[in-house]
This record gives sequence, structure tokens and C-alpha cells, in this order.
Amino acid sequence: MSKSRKDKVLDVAEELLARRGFYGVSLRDIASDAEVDVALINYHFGKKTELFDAVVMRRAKVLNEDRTRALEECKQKAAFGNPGVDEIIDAFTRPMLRRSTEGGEHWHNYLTLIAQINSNPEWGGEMMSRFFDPLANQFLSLLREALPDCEEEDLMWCYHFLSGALTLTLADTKRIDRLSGGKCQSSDFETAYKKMVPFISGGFKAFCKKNSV
Amino acid sequence: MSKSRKDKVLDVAEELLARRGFYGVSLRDIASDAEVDVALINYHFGKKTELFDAVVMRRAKVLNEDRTRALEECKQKAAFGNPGVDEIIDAFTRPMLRRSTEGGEHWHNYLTLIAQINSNPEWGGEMMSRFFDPLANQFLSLLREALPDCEEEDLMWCYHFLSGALTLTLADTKRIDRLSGGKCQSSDFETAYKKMVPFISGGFKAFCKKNSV
DNA sequence: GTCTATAGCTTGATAGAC
DNA sequence: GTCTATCAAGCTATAGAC
Repeated sequence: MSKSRKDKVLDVAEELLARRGFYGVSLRDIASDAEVDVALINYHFGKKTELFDAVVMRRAKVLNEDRTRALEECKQKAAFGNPGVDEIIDAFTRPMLRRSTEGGEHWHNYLTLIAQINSNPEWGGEMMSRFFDPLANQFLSLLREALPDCEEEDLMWCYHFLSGALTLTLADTKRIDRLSGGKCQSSDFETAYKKMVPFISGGFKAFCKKNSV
Repeated sequence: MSKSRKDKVLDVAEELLARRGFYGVSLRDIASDAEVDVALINYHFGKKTELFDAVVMRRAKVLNEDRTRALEECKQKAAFGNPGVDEIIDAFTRPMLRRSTEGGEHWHNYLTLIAQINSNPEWGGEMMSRFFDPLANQFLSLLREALPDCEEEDLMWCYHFLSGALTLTLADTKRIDRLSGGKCQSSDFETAYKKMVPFISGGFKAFCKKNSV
């Protein structure tokens, strides 16, 4: 079964939106690249903003399932002793990096788009909350158990910093390539991941000394 | 001496660009809000991309001076014993947060704009490098001295995570307000700053155990 | 589902008068 | 420096035929 035109539109929209953002892409750009009529986009998705939502929603569902599963597995292990901070952070972040590296170009585009949404001051916060706050709360619940003495406010801010570090990584902007004189590549998510978990874990532990598991 | 029309254009452009990004703002939007003719923008700045550069450049200069000064003061102290990781991170980040809180609405807008540029995959990396890599290198030099055993690659990735955490904070997207049920506000930069320095410092130290000053 | 056609508006850029 | 006028192109959205 070959890809439907509807899916083709979503794929193309995703790619263009990831590159130039909501205002930088016209329905004509999308229709043209998808080899489809402009009117078809309206037929399937309605307004441009609704297409945008559809693009974000499609993979958000999959991603939330991935990550929920990883967190559940973390909890299972808790039956035999609580999971450590590192394991929890790993469960929360690994599915994203994995999709971006192993999920093909489409997933890479998608996660680049999420990165931009996350730092958009106009509607980014609202959108991230709508799609990802339930999952973030699952993550925070686990962390609360692992770090019972950590102040609630500290936990929230640490989550926020994690979010910034993670999404800038997904954005893959190539800045680090230049800054490091080629020693590092922003597209090297394997390495990024290896460094990110200890970095973030070290950040959390700075606030929860009593429980640095 | 009242504000020139040229400065007014820059102020208005900055505000609109911070909210909706490059493609989301038209020259007519800017001209209208600045109570100026569209042709005047072209007269002073040339093309739209050139106006954009001018907006970013104006305060980048001031900011780079601020931060260079802070790093220099850090080095001075080194004469009486090396500065610690915390002090170096503090010198690098505080001027940004301070401008955003004490510099008025214009600076707040500007730093929101920088946040979006930082995670833009199209030209964000290039732009950040162009305006801020020299400063980043000053910062990294100081850190290298403070952490002589830290691997170069680790240092670069830690800088990258710092950059993500810092700019998401500057973006002020209000997501943390919702996620925390009102307990935290993304606009509360004082608190954000108090949490950010230990978090980042903890992250760096995770890689440089021998020198956790 | 698919396409043609179009309404009605907005866009960046500049030429030319003062 | 400032403004009027204009161009050619692009835009979203939809109505209506098949």
C-alpha cells in the first residue's frame, strides 16, 4: 500500500515547517512539493493552522506512547529498588533521540519542528503544554519519588532546563560544528545523547544532594 | 534628544520579530507600528534581511561588551586563585538575565528573539556563530583553565546544553507556568537565574570530577 | 476526491517627486 | 529624509464543476 496523498501532504508540510516555520511556508509551497492541488489541502485539513496542528499531532501521539512505555519500564524496575535519576532521565529523553536518529528523515524533521515550537514565545508554550504536559507530569512523578527531598520549585526549573538542552540538541543547528572547529557535529545525536544524560543528571543532583543516587 | 525614527523602526521591528519571527512580520507591519513610511525602512536599512541583521547587531554589540567585561573581571580574580566554575558560568550568563530584567521591555524582546534564532535550523546556527562565537570562545578559554582535565569534546557539548537551557529561559514561553500549576513563572528571571547557575554548574562538574571546584 | 477559477488582500521593493 | 504611487508577485480561502 503506497502512501496516500494525505500523508504525503503531512510529510511535506512537516519538512517545510521544520525549515522555515509556520509563517515562512505557504500552502502553495506545500502543495507544489507534495505534487498536489492547493484545494486538496483545504479539503483534508481545513485552515492552515489546522494543518499545522495535524502535523504536530500525528507524531506526538507516537512519541508519547514511546516515552510512556519507557517510563513504565522504569517503574517496573522500581519494584526491585527505586530507579535512579539517570535511568529516569534516560527513559524520558532516549525515545526522542532514538526516533531522530533511527526513525529516518521524517522524524528528524519533526523533532526539529518541535524544537522551534518549544522556544516560540507566541504560541509555543501553549502548544507544548497541549501535546506534552501529560507526559512531562509522568516524568516528574517518577522523579519526585526518586528525589523525595527535592523542592517542588527546583524540580520544575530543572525540568525547564532539561527541556531547553534537549530541544536545542534536536534542532540540529550546526552551531557547535563551527564553534568546535569541526570537533563536534550537532547531527551526531549518539554522542549528544551520551553527554546529555550525565549533564542533566548532574544538574538535578545539584539540587537534591541528600538523594544523589 | 528624542528617539530618531531610525531607532524607532529598530525598536518596533525587534518587538514584532521577537513575537512572530522573520517570516511572520511584514515591512508594512513594522512601518505601521513605528508610524513611519514603508519606503523609509528601505532608505535606512535596505532589504528586509538587512533590517533583521541590524536589529540583531545593535544589541549584540552591547551584550558582548557586557559579557566580555564580566569575564575579564573573573580573570582578574584569577590572579588571587583561579575562579571556580560557578563564577565563570555566572559571568557568562548573568549579563543576559540582568539586561532582560532590568533593561526594560526592549531588552526583553531582544532576548526573546535571540532565543528563537538559537534554535532555528535554517540560519540560526550561522547567525549565532556570527554574533556570539567570539564571546563563547572567551568563555570556553576560561573554563579550560578552570578544568584542565576536562575533555575538549565534553566541554563543547556542555556549552551546547548551557546554551539551550539559557535561551529557553530567555524565550519566556509561559509553559512552566502551566506545568507547575502557577507555582513557577517563566517571566520570573530572578528565580530562573538562581536555579540555572547551579544546574549548569552541576552538569559541567559531572564531566570534570577531578576538578569539581 | 480532485481540480479550475477566482475573489480579495498582502507582500517586498523601488522609482521618482519634493 | 520623506512620501506617493505602483508593480508584479504572492497569499489564504473557497465556491462550484466533475
